[in-house]
Amino acid sequence: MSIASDLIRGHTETIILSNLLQHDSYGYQINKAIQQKTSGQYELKEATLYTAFRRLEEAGCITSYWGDESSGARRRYYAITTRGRLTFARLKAEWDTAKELIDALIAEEGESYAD
Amino acid sequence: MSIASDLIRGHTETIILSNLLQHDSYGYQINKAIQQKTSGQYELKEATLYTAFRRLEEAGCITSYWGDESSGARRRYYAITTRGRLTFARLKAEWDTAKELIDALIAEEGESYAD
DNA sequence: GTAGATACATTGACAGGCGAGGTAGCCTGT
DNA sequence: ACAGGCTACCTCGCCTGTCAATGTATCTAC
Repeated sequence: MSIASDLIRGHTETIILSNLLQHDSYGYQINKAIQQKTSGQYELKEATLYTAFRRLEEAGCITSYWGDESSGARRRYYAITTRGRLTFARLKAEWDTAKELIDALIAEEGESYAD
Repeated sequence: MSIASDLIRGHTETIILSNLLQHDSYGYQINKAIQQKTSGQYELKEATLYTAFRRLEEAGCITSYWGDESSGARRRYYAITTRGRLTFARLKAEWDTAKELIDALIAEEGESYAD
């Protein structure tokens, strides 16, 4: 893996919610989408993915239902709720804040020697 | 606290190393510097700070020595090692990568409907 | 003399990530 | 017929980093 999991920790739920904004989806597909979006640089581990689904459903951010596949493996689809959308907006805003804070905290000083 | 600790998780060591790049420092001062840099929006919890020092020292990224304060509380100073500087560079690069990945993963789609 | 700041340290609990393992149906090649 | 691989889901138990609580000691101010 090219990226440490502690750097992603706390973003798992945001990433999942993000993937459900446009349309319902299911675990396997969401993970494939993540791999595509990152050009294979990142993927969620299955255990991580499914425990996150549990948390999100418990929190009322998503609901789930079984797809009616006539063939192939069964799929549990997830749909984002209104609460989920609000949560996503909040998490995204927190991310923007965190990003700035961290950048400020690990910036190498001495770059502002004007004056 | 205005920012979830899971979002910072994994950055603690990077932040500490960053604070040692210019000059030696000690726990209390580093934490004050963090508060200043983030305008009070963030601070490390003491337990987190000191366990991070242990990890970093064990890993050979920093060394420590007692200051010779003639008055006031004793201070344990930390100095960054060469290995520490290399580690910092690596962590910073990882952060830049992670930042882009996460941005790509939680970006709201549908913004590119040109064509 | 006590309240608050400086400064360091440890313990035990908690939560999220994940390796390892399991279930089950479908498809392809031999 | 069946082995191997893909799709697709799920759970147990460990590991690691964070943190509340608690403790130590010194100095300053009232």
